[in-house]
Amino acid sequence: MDRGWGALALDSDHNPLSFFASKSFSSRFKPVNNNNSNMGGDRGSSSVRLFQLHQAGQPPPPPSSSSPPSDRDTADHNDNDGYNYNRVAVDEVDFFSDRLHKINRTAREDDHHHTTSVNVKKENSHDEVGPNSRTALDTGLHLLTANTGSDQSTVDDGVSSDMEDKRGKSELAQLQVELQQMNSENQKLREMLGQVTSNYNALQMHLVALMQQQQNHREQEIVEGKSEDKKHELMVPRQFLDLGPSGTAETDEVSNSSSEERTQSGTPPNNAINGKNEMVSLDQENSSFRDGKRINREESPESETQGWGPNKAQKLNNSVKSIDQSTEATMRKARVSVRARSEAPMITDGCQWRKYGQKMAKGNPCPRAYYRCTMAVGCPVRKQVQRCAEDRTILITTYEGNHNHPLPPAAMAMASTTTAAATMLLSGSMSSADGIMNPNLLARAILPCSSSMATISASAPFPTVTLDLTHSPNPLQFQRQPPQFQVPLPGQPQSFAAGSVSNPQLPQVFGQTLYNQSKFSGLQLSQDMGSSQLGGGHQLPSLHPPSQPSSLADTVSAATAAITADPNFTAALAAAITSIIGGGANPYNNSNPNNTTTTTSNSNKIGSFSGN
DNA sequence: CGCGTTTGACCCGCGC
DNA sequence: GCGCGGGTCAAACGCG
Repeated sequence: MDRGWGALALDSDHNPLSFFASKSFSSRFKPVNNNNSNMGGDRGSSSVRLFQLHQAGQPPPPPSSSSPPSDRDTADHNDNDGYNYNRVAVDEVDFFSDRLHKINRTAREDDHHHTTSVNVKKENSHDEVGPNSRTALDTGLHLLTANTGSDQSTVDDGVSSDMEDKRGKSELAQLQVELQQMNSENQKLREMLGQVTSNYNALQMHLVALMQQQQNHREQEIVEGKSEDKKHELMVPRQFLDLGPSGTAETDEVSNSSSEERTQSGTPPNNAINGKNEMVSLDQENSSFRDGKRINREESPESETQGWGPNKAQKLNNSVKSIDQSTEATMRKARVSVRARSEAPMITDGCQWRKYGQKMAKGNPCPRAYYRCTMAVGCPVRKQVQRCAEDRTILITTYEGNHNHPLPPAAMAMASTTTAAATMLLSGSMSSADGIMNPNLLARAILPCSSSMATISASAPFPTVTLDLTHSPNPLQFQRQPPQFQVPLPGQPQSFAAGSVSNPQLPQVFGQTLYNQSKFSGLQLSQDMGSSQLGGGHQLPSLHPPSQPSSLADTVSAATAAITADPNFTAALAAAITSIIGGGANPYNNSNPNNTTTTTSNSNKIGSFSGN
């Protein structure tokens, strides 16, 4: 199994969405609930919420004679944006729970006063008047203000308070009923969300499988059919890249098939006989795509010892040789560069790394460190870590390669991010007839939601996606541009290069993944500052107070919280759900082997959903 | 003693 | 062909 897609697929299990749908979904909103003191006596706001919940297609609450309808009417006009139903639902339940609590307390106090000394403490009369209205039920504070300065209560609190008490209790009962309804509705919503999530996961897996099949098919075509030169020209670069993943960058679909083949053939990837061979293998994998010369040099050992089928490797290498110089220059290893502010020498990404070199790079007084993934023997993934010359608080981590081993959940985020980014880049490049993309167009088209933090450079020595996490000092408070989560418009991909296959989907999928996981990696980064992990434990003391002690669940929860904290996310989620449920077309339309990136707008929707 | 880091040497591609 | 720069290797070193 290839790590690229595997990571993505698995990642979906840890998809923030899953957490959103499950535990963090409610936990995230607890703070909101706690804030209900702010909403305090804001009856209007609660009514608005209630209204929204019902707008979400839920049955209306039992009519409450005492609750002024004007609020709902007002709500109707004021705030029925129509998306935040899930949030509202959970919110609503929590909110009402809290209110119920207060009501119960008030009721108990009332009962107590009643049975013991109804007429004794007149100063308590204002409490007893409380249940008089729904407003009074809402908060005790409101009661105080309602009766402040009125001595009238001292006169007639006997009978009237009794009635008010009863009324209050009936209100209480009504609220309880409402709350129950809310709970059940909320439960339904959660179930629905969970179902959507699982459906999404299933779809994603299916999509991955289909892509792998296509890739395999494509490889076979290349190996078998040498007749079509023209076609070759177009496909070779693909293949070229396809090889990569096994050693090259996180090119998923491609990498997928190739590494999968290796796995299937039963030959461990490059883990050859000894360390030297292993190195050679690594070099093969990495350098195969860098230039023909290097490929030639390593060609023989590869065919001799490597798990790659000799035929395949040979033919693929032959194919590689046929690539134009220009194409070759462009089609190099994809890299994903992450810029983040960190005092730590290395960001924690969940993987284990071993430093194998350090160099002074030109133009930067800070040395560049080279790391190799050591989670599995022969894992080709490497990364370079270097501080930014202009701003040394910025740590630039460049990932390259594709893991050939299972990743710990903690590493999924970054792996998926890099995989997604590289795939996005490569697939985008591939979608162009000449294999050369306009980076700006690509960036805009692929990352409409994160163009401010992700850039793509296809003109660099290696195609590189840069995730800039430095714009927001606090990863939990990433800025978002309004249209970020919008479901891609059909016309959007037109900006791709001429003759390109407009594929809104992949970019969108990965763009979203990128976006969210960039966030996540940002969180990892801050976490890393507190918890020692890799890199020799040189991390500085945490600057982020009770920053999670490297608990994945905490990290994910934090990430989920960060993601879901944004109302736009909720809106996007609702839109995504709507689009998925509403859309009926085949989301797997990816049938053109030459255009791996071609998909339908339906898949696109799923894509945008996936990233969330 | 094992493991990870350090660091100088080496290899390679590229530009002149 | 030469020099430069990027990337990697591997012996030496340090630490637990």
